[in-house]
Amino acid sequence: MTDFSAFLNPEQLAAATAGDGPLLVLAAAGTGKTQTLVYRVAYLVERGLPPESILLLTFTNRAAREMLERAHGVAGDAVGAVWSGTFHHVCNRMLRRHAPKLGYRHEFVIADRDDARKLIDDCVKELKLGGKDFPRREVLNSLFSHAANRALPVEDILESRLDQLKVDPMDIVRVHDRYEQRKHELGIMDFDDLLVNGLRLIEEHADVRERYQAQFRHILVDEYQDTNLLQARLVDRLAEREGNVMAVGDDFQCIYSWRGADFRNIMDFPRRYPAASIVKLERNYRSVPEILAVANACIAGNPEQFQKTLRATRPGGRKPRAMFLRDGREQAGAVVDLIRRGLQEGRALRDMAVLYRAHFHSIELQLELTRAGIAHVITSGVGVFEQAHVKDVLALLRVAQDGQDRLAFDRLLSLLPGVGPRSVATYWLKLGSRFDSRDKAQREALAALIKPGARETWEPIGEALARFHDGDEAGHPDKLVERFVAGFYAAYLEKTYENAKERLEDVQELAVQIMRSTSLGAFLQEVALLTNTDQAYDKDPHKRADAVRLSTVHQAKGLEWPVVFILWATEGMFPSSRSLGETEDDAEERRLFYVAATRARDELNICVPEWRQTRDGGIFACKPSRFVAELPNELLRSVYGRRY
DNA sequence: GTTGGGAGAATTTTT
DNA sequence: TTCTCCCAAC
Repeated sequence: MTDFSAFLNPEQLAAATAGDGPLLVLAAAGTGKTQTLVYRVAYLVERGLPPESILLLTFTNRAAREMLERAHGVAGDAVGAVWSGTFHHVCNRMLRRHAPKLGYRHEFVIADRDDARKLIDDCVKELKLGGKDFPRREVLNSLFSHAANRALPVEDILESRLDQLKVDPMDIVRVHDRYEQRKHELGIMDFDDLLVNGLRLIEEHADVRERYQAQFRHILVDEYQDTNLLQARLVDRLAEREGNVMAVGDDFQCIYSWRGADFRNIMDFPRRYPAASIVKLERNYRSVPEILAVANACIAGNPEQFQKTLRATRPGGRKPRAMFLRDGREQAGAVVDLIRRGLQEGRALRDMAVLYRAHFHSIELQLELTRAGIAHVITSGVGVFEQAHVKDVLALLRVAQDGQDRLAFDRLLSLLPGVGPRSVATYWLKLGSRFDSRDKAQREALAALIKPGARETWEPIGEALARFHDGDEAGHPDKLVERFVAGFYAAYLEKTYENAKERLEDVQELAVQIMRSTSLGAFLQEVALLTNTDQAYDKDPHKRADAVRLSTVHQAKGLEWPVVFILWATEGMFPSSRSLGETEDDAEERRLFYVAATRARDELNICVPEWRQTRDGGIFACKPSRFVAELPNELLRSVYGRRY
C-alpha cells in the first residue's frame, strides 16, 4: 500500500482517500488538482476496486493519458483498464457498442466541423435559401451547436438573437430540421450528437443505463466547471445508483460558456448532491506570490463565485512586468529579446510560453521568431486531422474499410479531375447507394462509371484498393496509402498546393500513426476526436522537445511554464470585443485572463502595445486592457518601450 | 458539370 | 492580406 500522506497535503489527502459518497473538490489554479486525481485513482485501485469500474472524465484526451500514466506509476498495471477520456470520447465508446438502439450502425461516421458545415451548406441550397442576408454556415453551425449543448430547441436560441438576424427564423429552423434529417440518412453524428445521443442512450434505454450504472462505481470528473448541461446530466444519471461522484474544478476557471459550459453546474453541486462533502484546495505550489497577487486582484471583482484565495507556498520572487510597447512589431521584438535573455539565464526554450486570446494575435511574433531562429511550436487552430490532405487520405482509408461511408466516398472521388458533386452522386446511386471496395464486381462497376477523362487517374487508386483486399498486401493500410500516394496523390498535391512536400510528410506520418494503433477500424473510429492539443500526433518530436510554446489561453488550460508572456493585453483584443459584444459582462474574459496569469511559475510578462495595424493597412490606438489598468500599481513593474 | 478567375468580405475561444 | 463566393468559360 502506498503511503499517500507522503505525497499529499492534508486537504489533497482528504480528497484522494475520501470514502464513498459525492465529493466536490474546489481546486484553485496550481493547487495540485491533477496530483489529487492521480492519487485518487491509485487509491481506489489499491483498495481493490476493479479498474473498469472507475470512470475518469477529463477535458482533453491528453489530460486523461497523463493522469493514467502517473497513476500507473503509483498503483501499477491495473490502472490501464480504467475508463477515461473526454466526454465525447466516452460517449463515442458507449455509442459504438449500442448505436443500433438509436437507429445507427456500429460504424457510424463522425462528422468533424468541416463536414458539418458542408452538410449545412447543402441543406441551405436544397431548401433554396441562402443569399446575402442569410446567415453563413459557421453561424448556423454555432446556433445549432448552442441549442444542442443546452438541450434547447433552435427556436429558443434564435429568440435571443432575433435582432441580429435579418431573415425569417423559421427558415433557419427548416435548415436545422433538414440537417438533422440528412445526418440521420447518412448515418453520421457531429460532435454535439455524440453528447446528445450518449445521454439519450442512457436516459431512454433502461438496460444500457443499468449496465453502466452498475459498472461505474466511481466517477471522477476533472474541470467540472466547464461541463455543460448534457455532460452534467450524463454524470448525474450514471452516478444515480452508486452515488460516488468526485467533481473537481474551479469556478474561477470556467472559460467555455460560449460552448454551453455552465459554471452553475459546479455552484449547484452541493444542492444536487446534498450529501456531498466539500474540500477546498487553496495552497498554490506553482507560482511566486507576486504572480498570485495579480491573479487574485484580477478575479476578485467577479460576482457569484465560490470565494477562494490563492495562498502562496513559494518564497517571494519578481513582480510581473507590464510592458508598454509601441505596436505589434515592437511587442514581437521585445518577446524575442526576453526569450534570449531567458536563455542566457539558463532557461530552456521549453520553459517559456506565449499566450494570447486569439490565434491571429501571434502572427507577428511567429515571423519574428522564425527570423531570429528560435524554435517554437504552435498549437494551431486547425487540428492535424482537420487538414485537407490528411482528410483526403483518411477518406481513402474509410472507403477501404467501410462500404457505406458516403462522406468518404464523396471526398475521395471528388479528387479526380473533372469529377464534382453531381457526378459523384450519380456514381453512388448507380452502385446501389454503397461502394464495397472488398467486392471485385463493385470495384469494376465503379471503374466503368467514372467518366473517361478521369478513368486513367482512378486506375492506380482502384488498383491500390484491390491489393488492399486481395493478395499479399491485404490488410496493410500503410501499403494502401503508399500505393495511393505513389500512383496518384503525390502528383495531386504537387499540382494543388504550394507546400506539397510538407503535406506529403504529414501523409506519410499518418501511415506510421495508423500502424501504431490496434487496428485500422479502431483508428478511424477515434480519429475525429483526436485534436492537436492531445499531441497524439507529433509532427516533429525533435523540435517539439525544446521549443517555445505559442498557444491560445484556452489551449493552455491545465499547463504551466516558468516564464509566460501574454500578448495584446489591450481593450478589444483581451478582453475580446467580439466576446463582450454589447453586454457589459466581462466575467468570462476576466476568468480567461486569470487562467493565463496563473500558468506562470516564476515570471509573468504582460504586453500592452499602443497601436494596432489592421490587415488593410489601417492603424488605430489601443487602450490598455482593463485587466491591467485596474490593477494596483504596486503589483506590477511597469516598463516603457524596449527598456525592460 | 466543373473549374478558374475576379471581386468582395472579414478577422474568438474548441470537442 | 487572405479566404470565400459567385459567375462565366470550358
